[in-house]
Amino acid sequence: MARAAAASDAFNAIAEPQRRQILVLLRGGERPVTELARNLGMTQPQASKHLRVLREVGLVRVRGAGKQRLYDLDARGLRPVHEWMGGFERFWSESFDRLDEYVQELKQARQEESHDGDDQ
Amino acid sequence: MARAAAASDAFNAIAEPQRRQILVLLRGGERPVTELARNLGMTQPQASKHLRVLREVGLVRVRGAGKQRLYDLDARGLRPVHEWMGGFERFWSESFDRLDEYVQELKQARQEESHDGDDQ
DNA sequence: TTGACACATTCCGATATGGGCATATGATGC
DNA sequence: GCATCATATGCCCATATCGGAATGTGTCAA
Repeated sequence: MARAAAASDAFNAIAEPQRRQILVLLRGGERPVTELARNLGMTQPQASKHLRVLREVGLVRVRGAGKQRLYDLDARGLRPVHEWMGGFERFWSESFDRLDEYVQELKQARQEESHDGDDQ
Repeated sequence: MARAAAASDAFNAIAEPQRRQILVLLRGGERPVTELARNLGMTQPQASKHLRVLREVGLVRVRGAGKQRLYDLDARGLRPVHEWMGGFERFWSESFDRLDEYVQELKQARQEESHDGDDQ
């Protein structure tokens, strides 16, 4: 099998760049399929397929509006991801502190180089 | 192709449940491959493969320690995910408010039912 | 050097995915 | 009913992925 099962959870759903883009677009309100497809430069069937996945994992909802079907963001579907990420919050500051340290080290190293060596 | 390219970014890397578990374990500090494999009930080659993916997207770092190789979490790799998720923050409260409303409606509906109908 | 241990890589098979294209389904208006 | 527009599905192909088993590589000890 490729990937545990189907794109059966939010994590898999947002692993696809185009699906992420769809979700971003939907932050601006509900949109019909064709508009999404056009905005993202994909074909209509592709948009439909991605939307199907997003629907199955509960990230979007649909509403019929005449001939059109308006897709709407359902951010609750992102909760699992949000929560999982939450477990790493405490590492953000640490990591960035370490990154800062690194930058400092770099600066210092540069200075020392310019003392004996010169640039490279 | 299945999925844009390889599991070439953090989103893809964390789409795999086992890889997520590895990351969670690594929150407790660096660990050798075998221990990870044992803790997660997977074979050593599998652990190695997942760790390779995690390394390639910058989610873990390795350090040789004698015969062992200690893997360490690098939470900075989660930044793209964190930032992308951030774009949806404002929907959390909204969604949950809406969920609360829904719960309220349910309660009310139940009460009204118990007036004319009875339970159900 | 040889052996033991920890880990990485490779090859295989099964399966799922995304893209492209054709086509089916659905709703609307005439 | 019929034509049309909007969307959903089905099919095929190329490719990537995961799992399993075998094997390669690296390190340490004697």
